[in-house]
Amino acid sequence: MVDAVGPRHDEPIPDATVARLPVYLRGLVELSDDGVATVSSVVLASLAGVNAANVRKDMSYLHAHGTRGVGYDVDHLIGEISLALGGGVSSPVVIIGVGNLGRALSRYDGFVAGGFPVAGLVDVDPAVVGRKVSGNLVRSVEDLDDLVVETGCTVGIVATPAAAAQAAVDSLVASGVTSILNFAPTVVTVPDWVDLRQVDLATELQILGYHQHHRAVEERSDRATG
Amino acid sequence: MVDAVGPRHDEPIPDATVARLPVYLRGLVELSDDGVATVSSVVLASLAGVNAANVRKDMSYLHAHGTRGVGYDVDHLIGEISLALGGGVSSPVVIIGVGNLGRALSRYDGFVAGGFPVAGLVDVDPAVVGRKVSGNLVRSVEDLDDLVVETGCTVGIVATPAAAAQAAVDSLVASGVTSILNFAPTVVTVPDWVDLRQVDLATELQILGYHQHHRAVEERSDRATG
DNA sequence: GATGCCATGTGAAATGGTGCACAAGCGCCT
DNA sequence: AGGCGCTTGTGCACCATTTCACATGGCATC
Repeated sequence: MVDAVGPRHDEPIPDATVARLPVYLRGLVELSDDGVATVSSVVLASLAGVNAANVRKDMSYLHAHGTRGVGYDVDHLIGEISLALGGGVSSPVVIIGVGNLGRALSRYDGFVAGGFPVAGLVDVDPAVVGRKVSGNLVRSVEDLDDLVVETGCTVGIVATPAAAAQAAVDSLVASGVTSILNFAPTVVTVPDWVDLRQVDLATELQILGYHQHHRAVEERSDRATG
Repeated sequence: MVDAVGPRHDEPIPDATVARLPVYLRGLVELSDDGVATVSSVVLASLAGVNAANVRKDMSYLHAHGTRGVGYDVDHLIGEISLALGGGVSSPVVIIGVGNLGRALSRYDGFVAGGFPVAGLVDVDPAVVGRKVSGNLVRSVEDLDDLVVETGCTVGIVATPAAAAQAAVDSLVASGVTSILNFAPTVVTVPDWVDLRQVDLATELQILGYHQHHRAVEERSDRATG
């Protein structure tokens, strides 16, 4: 009898809430560092850039209850959110593709701070295999299986060119990785037991471009009618 | 009389659609390069990883009509989507913060390919100001105004540490930039006439971590009950 | 101990997006 | 010329998410 409280896991947390949890967590850690003990939903909302009611509903999904008239206990919230986001267990990641982006990501200290230390780097190019990049030896894709097993890492980051991305993903999946973050500007497919997230830098700019263009058109139209 | 068709701009395109347009565009360009002249919504959907009905609805927002029984004209779609995404005008971008990430972004060729050439690099650190990074001279933040005016760039990319991000954003806004892509892991605020998008690398991993954790818990529970 | 203030927790409406299912339309083949 | 098969375009229902509004309840002060 490890846990007498019973099943709390079957209640699903909405994806939209999950996406906000890391943002809450950052704000809360900052508050805790500043010695703040309690926080209201209004304050936390402004820190996270969302609506206060949204914050309260999100916290209720986590069963992280506050105190009426007072607010939420900062450290308690940090604990609850950390627990939800992987149980506070640190998961090493493997980066495949050691180009500009791969190198920058391997040096990105936000990963380590977030509990995702870089377990290893992998590339297909024999010219970079064997070299050291920011303290990590670059290994061949053939060693990927070993690397994943040795380090027990379950998260892979794809930073290859678009043309190589699907092959990289397939290699990661074959090695047992179950979570993949893809930076390559292409759509890749994964088996349904693998979780995939896409980060597309050029696409983000193009979306900004749409809004900018749209604003310009609107303004011109305003000037014409006004 | 440049365009007799008249106003088509006041009909809003849903954000979800706008976010998919760059993905469609990539797939379409690839098809065009392969000499494919027409494409059905089903094929384009599989290329973009979305539902076919969704593709058709998205295209209808763009007033990019296809031919029943045949499909969509690839080159025509490319034109329409490019037009929506900023009128095909190339917008230079300025990158503020020349750390690991800023350097990698300045070399990222996907930006140029997407019509967003790097107009200049800016940093506060006197140690890097004046040096050349991937062919671009790094200039001081004080020169930001001049740089923005000279190059006519309206898009800024923030690649500073979190603590410097709000100041960087404020500088960009003061210089007249109206679209900002923020890579710093912190919430920043902008005036309402500025469009902001957030790309948070550590957060993406944490979201993956949640799903992984959740999967593990579920599995353990399955084993217990089954 | 009662009272007033304040912030939580939540029902319910509004919003935004997705996907099915089918009618309408176009081109090809006979 | 007519029919058939294929694909578009869209009404509608469903689902997820956001937001408002308010009842509920704890804490401090008198």
